[in-house]
Amino acid sequence: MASGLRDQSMESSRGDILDAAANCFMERGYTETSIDDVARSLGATKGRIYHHYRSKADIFAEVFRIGMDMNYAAIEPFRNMGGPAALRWQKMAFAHAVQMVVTKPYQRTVWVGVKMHLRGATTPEQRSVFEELLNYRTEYANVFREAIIQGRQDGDFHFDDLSITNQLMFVTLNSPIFWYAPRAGETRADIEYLAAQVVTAAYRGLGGEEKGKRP
Amino acid sequence: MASGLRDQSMESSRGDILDAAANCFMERGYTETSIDDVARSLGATKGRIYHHYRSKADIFAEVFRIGMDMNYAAIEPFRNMGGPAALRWQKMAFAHAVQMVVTKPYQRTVWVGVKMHLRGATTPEQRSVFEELLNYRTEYANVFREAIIQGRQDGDFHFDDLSITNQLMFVTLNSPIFWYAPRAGETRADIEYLAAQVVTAAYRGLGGEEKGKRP
DNA sequence: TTGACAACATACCGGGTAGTATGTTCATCA
DNA sequence: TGATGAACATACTACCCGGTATGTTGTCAA
Repeated sequence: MASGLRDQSMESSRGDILDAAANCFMERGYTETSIDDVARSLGATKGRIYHHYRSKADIFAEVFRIGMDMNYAAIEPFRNMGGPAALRWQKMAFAHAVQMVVTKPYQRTVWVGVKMHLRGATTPEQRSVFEELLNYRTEYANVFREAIIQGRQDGDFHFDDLSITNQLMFVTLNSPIFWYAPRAGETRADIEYLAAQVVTAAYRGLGGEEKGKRP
Repeated sequence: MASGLRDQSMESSRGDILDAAANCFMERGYTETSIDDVARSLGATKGRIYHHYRSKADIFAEVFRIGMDMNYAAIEPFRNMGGPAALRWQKMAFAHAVQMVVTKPYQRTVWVGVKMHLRGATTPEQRSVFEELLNYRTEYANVFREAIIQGRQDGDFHFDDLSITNQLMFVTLNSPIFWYAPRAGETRADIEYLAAQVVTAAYRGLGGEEKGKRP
């Protein structure tokens, strides 16, 4: 029987591997990242990684799933919030934007995953896992999509084409994963300021009303 | 001495290779694309490609450069336009957005190049070529950046942080390279409608005034 | 007609990498 | 205290892919 301490250290080791992998996937992409790269960034070797995970694709899927788990957790407090949809959207969008900054390596891995075609070498099993993850992500996106639909019905948002606007909104909210770079001595307030800028731009893009609070 | 006809067919063959390569880079990324993939999509073999180009990196650089050339050409009529900067920005942004749709494979390749770290195997020569291309792209971006600075000074745009807003603007204008998918029987008008939506969202994001033309 | 060369195709080589097989160490427990 | 297995490291293999070396075919000029 495994002791609590052993479980703890094993989970910690697995987590360290995922963190390192997420960083590598962010910096170099999937194929450009070798398992040896991940191992080296941990000060370890392949042996450690293949002791905990069966394949590179498995690690990738885990990073993807955890990234999405964190996103769901971040918007959970607001998902079923009462009041106008536009306000609910703002709360969720802000939480999402902060999340993009704070967990950037994981979110970049999610992005890489969305834009990737797992071809040839991958097993059918891995393929179905991957499809499930993409559905997981689509479901998440739909929470926002429904919020802006409702907001438009309420007369708070004004836009023409739904699907285009939806894409533009997400691209804006996700964009910190591409251009955000951590600064020395950065505070939580700095990050929240940044997230607020992103949400404001997206909100404006949706045709949201601004009550005379021009910067 | 080479005849005009031979030149013609050679240039055409080189162009076909670049088109095929751009498509592959778009669909699979740089490393995931093998030279054999490009050759296969041409119904040819490696021999043809290496007869015209010296390396995979060379082809990539060519696609990048041509993509940027087309962008410069698209905004050229408006670059030194008189009148308010905000209007100049709108003209350029629209031309840019149309360009993202019409030359998507090349633009995706540019994006891949911007987000890529050419490491290790590439020669110093290739490295300097690549740096030059990145400068080429930065210069292009600065044309837009200066337009929104001027527009803010004119009181036509209202935003807080310049560098963040600049990033958000570009992400929005570039985004069709990720989500646009050609439709059967699509007309030029369809594409221009799409581009107009994109420009409107970006314009709103900049805090641009809308003169009572809500959709 | 023939020699030369462009425009490819084919065959091959070497380096890098995912995955495996096999040690090695150390804590835990009977 | 000795056996057992988790948690790694080391050594090795098989394969893919960029690049090269070499063959083949058609065209054109003299």
